[in-house]
Amino acid sequence: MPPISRPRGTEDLLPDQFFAMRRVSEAGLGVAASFGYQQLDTPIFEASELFVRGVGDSTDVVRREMYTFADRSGRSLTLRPENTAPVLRAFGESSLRQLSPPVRLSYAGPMFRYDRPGKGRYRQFHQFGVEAIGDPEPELDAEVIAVAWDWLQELGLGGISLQLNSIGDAACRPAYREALLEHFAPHLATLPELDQERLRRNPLRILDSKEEGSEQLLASAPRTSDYLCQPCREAFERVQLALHAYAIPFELNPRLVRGLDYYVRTTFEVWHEDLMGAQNALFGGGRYDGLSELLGYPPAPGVGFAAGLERVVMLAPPGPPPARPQLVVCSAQPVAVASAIDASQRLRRDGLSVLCDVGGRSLKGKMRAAERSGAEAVAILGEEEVRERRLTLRRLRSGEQMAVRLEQVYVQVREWEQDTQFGEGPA
RNA sequence: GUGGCUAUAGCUCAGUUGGUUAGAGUGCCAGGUUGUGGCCCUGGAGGUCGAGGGUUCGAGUCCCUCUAGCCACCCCA
Repeated sequence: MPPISRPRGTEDLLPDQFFAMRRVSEAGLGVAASFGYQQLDTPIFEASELFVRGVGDSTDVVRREMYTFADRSGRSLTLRPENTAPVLRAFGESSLRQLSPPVRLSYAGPMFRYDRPGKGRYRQFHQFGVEAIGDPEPELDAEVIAVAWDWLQELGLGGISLQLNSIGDAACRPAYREALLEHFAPHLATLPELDQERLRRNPLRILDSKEEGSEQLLASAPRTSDYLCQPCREAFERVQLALHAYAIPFELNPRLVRGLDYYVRTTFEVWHEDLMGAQNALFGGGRYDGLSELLGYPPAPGVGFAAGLERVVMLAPPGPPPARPQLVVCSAQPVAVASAIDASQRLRRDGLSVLCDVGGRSLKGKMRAAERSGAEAVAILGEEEVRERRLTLRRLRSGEQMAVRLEQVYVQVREWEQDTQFGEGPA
């Protein structure tokens, strides 16, 4: 019988990876908190309709990437492919709506998309994101970007560029859409199959086409910036002014469009140079002023972003290693097992992290393991120590060793630890 | 969803035109000190060669199918 392995496109986060992932997401949530964003959590699955209406049924996400299933009562449910629609739904049906806008929210958790897996691309992946809801002010767009930017700075992630665009709103986008169609209409037959399909389904998407046959026409195509209505134009100006105030560099990218239907006005992505070939974004976001109504709730303009944690972890400089036990307690003979366990428990209550090794293997083997555990010290308990009510305490990095009573262990280990942290090295 | 590349020990990889019991480094366990790690020496465990089928006297090696990963496309985080 073949062994059961994990589903395609999923990942087991082994301790080191788990630690790295948690560090990155907690850094994000911490930065968000420093901007006044509060964390919330929404269900992993939602009514399928939430995404069909919120994300848009012409998008790839909804058309072919959703994990949709019927539960036992026949309701159609979907594993969330993104979290903006769920957060807005939660906002709409809760008391959050009563708070003074904007309501600043953050989240981190798993998302699901049935896509072909690859590097930095999973069927279950994790996003960290924020949403600022209830306020149309463009300065908020810049604030959201600043949260993301500061987070990446804190992680020390270089080689990134912020791509910024405005795709207009309900007032001006239809005209732009028409202009685009008109521009391509005479040459429709000569366009690559894929681009014809784009024009039919979602004309704006042709802007990020990489098909060779469309290069020329794209270069001369009308630009979003030339079709923005006055309010959109002014809003976009203010976003840029605010970004300058935050001292965040950006590139205007009139061909930046996004794959989810709910975006209006400001859209942005952050690209990393190592991902450019694949056009893979580290994170993306924008403004979604009409989304709340689409879901059946009162108007609630908003702006937010979502970042792929796996990608950030992959590209960020490695962080510190996971915490190690401070002390390893070893039994040297079977008669000392009970004493070793008892000593370990007492020391844990004192506040030390203690790895207790009372296994049957040799003391030599335990010492080797202790060394590799990264612990500061080892306490050995054998027949002799039990008789004399003492422990043999050995500092691993120096080899110094002493016989101490249990009450002295905590202070001694802490002292060595301080010395390791601050007293060593070229001061 | 389309095309291409890959799959050998826990990890990184050798394996010569198909030819005996499939190797190295590292990691793991043990011995070299009746109770002491790191360096060194020695030994050991660990692989149905991704899975299934086929060709052949004989397949890790050739062919097919499947699965998974990677790359490009698509798309997004």
